[in-house]
Amino acid sequence: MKRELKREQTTKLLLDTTQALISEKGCSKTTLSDIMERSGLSKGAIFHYVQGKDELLALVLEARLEAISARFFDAVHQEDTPQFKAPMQEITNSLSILSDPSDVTNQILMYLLSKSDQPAVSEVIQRFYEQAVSASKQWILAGQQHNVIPAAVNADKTAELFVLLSYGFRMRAATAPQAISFGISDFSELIINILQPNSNSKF
Amino acid sequence: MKRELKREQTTKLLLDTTQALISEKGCSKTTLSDIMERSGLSKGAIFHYVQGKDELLALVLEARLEAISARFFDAVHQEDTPQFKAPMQEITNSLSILSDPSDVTNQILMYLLSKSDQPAVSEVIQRFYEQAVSASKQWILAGQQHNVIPAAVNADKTAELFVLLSYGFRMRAATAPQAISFGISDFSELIINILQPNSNSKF
Amino acid sequence: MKRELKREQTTKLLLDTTQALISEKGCSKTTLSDIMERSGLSKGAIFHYVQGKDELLALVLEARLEAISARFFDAVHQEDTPQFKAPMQEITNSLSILSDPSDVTNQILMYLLSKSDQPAVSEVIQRFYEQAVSASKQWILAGQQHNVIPAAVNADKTAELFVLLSYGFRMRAATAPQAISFGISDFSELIINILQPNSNSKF
Amino acid sequence: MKRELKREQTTKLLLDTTQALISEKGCSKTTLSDIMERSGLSKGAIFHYVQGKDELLALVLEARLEAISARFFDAVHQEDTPQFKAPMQEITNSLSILSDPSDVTNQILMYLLSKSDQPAVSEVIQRFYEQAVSASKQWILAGQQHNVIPAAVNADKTAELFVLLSYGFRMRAATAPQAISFGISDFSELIINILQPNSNSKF
DNA sequence: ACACTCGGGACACCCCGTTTGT
DNA sequence: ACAAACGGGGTGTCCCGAGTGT
Repeated sequence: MKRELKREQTTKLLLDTTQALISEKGCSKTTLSDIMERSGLSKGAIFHYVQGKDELLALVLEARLEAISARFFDAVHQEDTPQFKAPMQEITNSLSILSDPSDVTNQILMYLLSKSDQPAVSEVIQRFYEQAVSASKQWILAGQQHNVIPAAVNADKTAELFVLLSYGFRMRAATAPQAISFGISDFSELIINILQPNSNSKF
Repeated sequence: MKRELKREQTTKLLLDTTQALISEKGCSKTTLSDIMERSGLSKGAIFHYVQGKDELLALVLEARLEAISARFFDAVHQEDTPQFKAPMQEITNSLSILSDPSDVTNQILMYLLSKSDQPAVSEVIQRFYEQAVSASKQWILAGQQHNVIPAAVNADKTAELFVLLSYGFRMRAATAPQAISFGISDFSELIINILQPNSNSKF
Repeated sequence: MKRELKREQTTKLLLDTTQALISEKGCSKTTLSDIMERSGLSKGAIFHYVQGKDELLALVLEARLEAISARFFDAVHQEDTPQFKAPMQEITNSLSILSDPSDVTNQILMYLLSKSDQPAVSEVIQRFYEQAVSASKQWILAGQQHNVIPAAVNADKTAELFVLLSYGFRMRAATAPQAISFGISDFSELIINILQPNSNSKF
Repeated sequence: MKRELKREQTTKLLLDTTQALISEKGCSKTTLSDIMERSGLSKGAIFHYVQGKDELLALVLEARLEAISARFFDAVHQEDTPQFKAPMQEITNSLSILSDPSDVTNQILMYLLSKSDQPAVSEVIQRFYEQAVSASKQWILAGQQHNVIPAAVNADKTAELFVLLSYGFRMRAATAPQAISFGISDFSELIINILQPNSNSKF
């Protein structure tokens, strides 16, 4: 009883501390010593829970993905009279995160990406990708069932297209280019354009 | 004369060695010691030419971008009776590189992305991005001038969309996911679909 | 009853696992984690039975010494019409173990020697040494009682000489030198030469 | 010019510091931090000169062996009217070191022995062994040339026998057993007994 | 100017042992 | 008896600057 509680608490403390530090200093600048100091845990304690820095960041990433997925799932399923606009709004909102360079998810993703030569890391990113695609697909399928999205739309390909584009946004966010012509709103428009072909395309 | 020749040679040796090592071991696994050993240069020599590992990788990246840009530019401009298909074919070919996880450009890009908090690095990636967008735009504009691409197409936005998607492909390549439904051919199709709206969309 | 049985079983499991791992990876490379993993015991369990890694290895060493001593004792005492040759043969056989670098006894002995500054460890090695000397002495005394070894031979000194030489063999085994001129057969000869002075010396 | 001087000085400082610390605290208790602190060198500096702790100790060992060998060689060769007794005296003196558990050579040897599973370490010990054998052999050969040692003595085997026994003494020293019957004087006697067969054997 | 050795310090990871729970 | 949480020290690797030589 007490065991698991303690474990959960410590894990949470660890992840939260890491998350906070990353948002302050970035991934590579955040050292284990920093985490030790702020969390009050010792090196041994940390390594008791995670295998290393990479796994720690991976855990944070997964926790965030889970949270996002949950919110997304809710947005899709919560309404009994489903429409297109409400979840779309939700998506547009969450899209803005994609362009935030200081977003922890983005930072960790970039950090892990640079270490994707290690199989363990590669696997984590892969899971992240697949889960994102899966969520997108679920959403499209739901739309098709409720006839707000045409059945002709290929759910698989479209879902993956969205995720690929979102990856592009995440990467661009890291570089913070000055002049942007294709922004979040354009992304939204593109989505709408593909999923609701009756509207006018700008492309 | 001799001095500059030597300098150029050494720089080339340095870049080539680095490139070779990266394609063998990946970016983070490639250490300065490795580069020292294989190139025969000392640490001091390396630091005389570049400011550090990051700048070294950035130089390799730029050298590669230059080569790619040149090829791309040639493909667009070399024909005096420009058509749509020939350069499109060239593009499709070069797109396949986007999905190659062992491609050095991809690896360096990922590596530098994780260090984009450093301004110098950020700048390099930014240049990379803008150059890619610029090249895409040039190509679209050329197509419009020769009436193979409708004038209604927004060159800026479309060019950036393409680059964003290519970024997505690069990222996905790093994770090597098993099941892919949106591949290179779909990318090509999407491009054609946008630039030549008379064809049928699958989306 | 059941308690002790369990305890014995677990102890045996622990020792066997350790022994197996040492013969595979060597002493210093064998970590407690390895032992935990292979034996299925937790750290707590292990520390419940032994005080630490050193004591664990010491126990393995003692178990092996006991087995060796028993065999030796048997070889000396089992025959009712004792002669010199038969036990000598047995000894020669067992001597070959001294030169086996992968022999677990050898490895543990070397490992513990490096930690002989700790009193507990020192004591174990000391017991090991004294037991070896004692066994040798027993054997010489038995030979003298049966008049196959001259009474003039100083049992104490000779026994210790043998053990010291056997230590030398053990140490040499660890280095695996290419060219050996003084081998096991020379050791045997030396023993015979000393204990049966009528034969010709090569030295 | 200045370069090499500095290098030599630093190396000497490193080796001396290490040696001093070992004689104070033993091998495993002496940490790199200790060496850093007392020598004033940083970790980077130390690792610039040696590959790791093992190599550092190996260097100390070799330096000591060299010193011993030189002294031994001198003792053998310095006299123009060579006799048996003078170098034998020298040997007897140096033998006493074999039984000193706090002798740095002994300690390092034991330490490295426990890590002889690593090839690099094994090689060092091997060199140590062979050099010792070689020195012994040189001495015997010199004795034979001057007719103070019978030509019938097998120089190779005898030399190795001496070294093996000295190894035994070194190992026994680490355990510090209370009752010793075969001591240094017995070792001397054995040597004399073998090399000068006219004297009386106690064995 | 150019080259390089020397040296510095931060970091990640591993590993043993103690303490606290069940 | 067994299991897990936790502490902290040790090693080796790495990137890079500072001083020196050519």
